[in-house]
Amino acid sequence: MLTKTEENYIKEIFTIETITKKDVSTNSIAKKLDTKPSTVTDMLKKLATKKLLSYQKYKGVKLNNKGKTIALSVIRKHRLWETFLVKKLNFSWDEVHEIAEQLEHIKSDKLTNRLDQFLGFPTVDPHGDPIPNANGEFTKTKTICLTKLTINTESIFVEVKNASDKFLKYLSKNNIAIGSKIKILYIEEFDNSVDILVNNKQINVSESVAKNIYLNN
Amino acid sequence: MLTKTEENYIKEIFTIETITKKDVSTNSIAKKLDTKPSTVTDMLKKLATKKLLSYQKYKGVKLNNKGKTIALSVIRKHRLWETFLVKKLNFSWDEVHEIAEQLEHIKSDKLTNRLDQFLGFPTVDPHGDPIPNANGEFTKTKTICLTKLTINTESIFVEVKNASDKFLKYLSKNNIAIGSKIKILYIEEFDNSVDILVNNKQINVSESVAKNIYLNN
DNA sequence: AATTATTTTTAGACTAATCTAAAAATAATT
DNA sequence: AATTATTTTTAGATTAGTCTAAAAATAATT
Repeated sequence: MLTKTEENYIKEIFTIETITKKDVSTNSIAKKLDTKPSTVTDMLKKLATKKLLSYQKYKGVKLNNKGKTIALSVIRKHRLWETFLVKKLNFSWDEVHEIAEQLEHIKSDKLTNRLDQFLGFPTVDPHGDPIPNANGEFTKTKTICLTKLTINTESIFVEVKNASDKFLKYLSKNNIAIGSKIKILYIEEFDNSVDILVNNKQINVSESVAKNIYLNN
Repeated sequence: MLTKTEENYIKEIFTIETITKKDVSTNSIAKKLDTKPSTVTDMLKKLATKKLLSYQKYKGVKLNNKGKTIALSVIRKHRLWETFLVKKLNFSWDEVHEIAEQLEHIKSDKLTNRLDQFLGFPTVDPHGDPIPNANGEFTKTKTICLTKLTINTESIFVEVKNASDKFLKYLSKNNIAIGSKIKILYIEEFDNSVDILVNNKQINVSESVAKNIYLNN
């Protein structure tokens, strides 16, 4: 049985590994978990003896299958609870993370699976992140380009096609982030620019911007 | 901010205090929490310095108002989560305790109060125990033991005194649940066992069972 | 390639929660 | 009241998770 702390390390390593696709460094973990590298080293040794990851001095770590399974289970719980908080208890999607950080460590497979069922087996959480199923698999979510969305529908921004600095800067300047709920209002026939509602504010984005925004389908 | 362990001590002290109405002894706490008296002594000193209870060497402890408030908050969360598990996730009432032991330590007043609302502000949990409201008050309902009920009267089963796994299993095996209408038919003078009518079926329950069944008065 | 900078590990220490074993205080019983 | 039994506390250790400071390894830069 893993402690809460051990689960947090495993989860964080999984997340970093998924993004960087390289062995995970001690420092990167320390930064994310807001702890000291020496503390991380100690924990990595412990997790290695528990056979959840492979660790080589000075070379970083890599989760093995057992480690990945645990990471996915914690992530699954986190995202199911976030969904519960938003869908059933009417929390807004920006205030659920901290609570889900606590709830993700509740140990009961039966609870997790009943919650999943109660929520109707959702495949994405309120931020648009995929929810692994009971076997740790996510169903590849089909995404749709903003330019293809039906007028007046609302969806969650889940993916950027062009992740250039300039584009991401444009998005943050306009308060659009992965996870943002976007409602499409109107497509201007003259220049194919799009009127959207995001954070209760209406803005107009050009066709080249719209082409890079993908939403849940 | 209290740790999970500290909360468990406070909750247990509150429970013992409520039953015995005396200062709570080191040994009684140790037995309930399945730990050693020496460990309890250490914790009592700590909780005393945190001003949650008054502690006198060899004399036992007594919660102060701050301690009681914390105990009631934990109990409130425990009973709300049990209610959620039974009412919304279709758990049976004999399998919710362990999960609620974990959930009761989740820290978010907003979550607790939203959950309360989501459940329709219940006043009793699935075992018939009263749920303190957001201010730590419960609406005390008067109940009467099955052994004290007048022959041939009918009442609703609202509370169990002993919520042990074995007892709850016995009840569900015999189709007796919180909310069941029970009519008392006869008290056997020889062994004080009781003939009751429940779900239109007559059964006989032993004195020790009857003593743990409480009904509306 | 040598030097400098950065990253990672080691060594030693601290807090929370626990234990065992022994000592001290209190309660019960001759 | 003296003795015995029980309860409680103290003293000293242990494990998990953390820290600081110094040493060692690796990476970057002259």
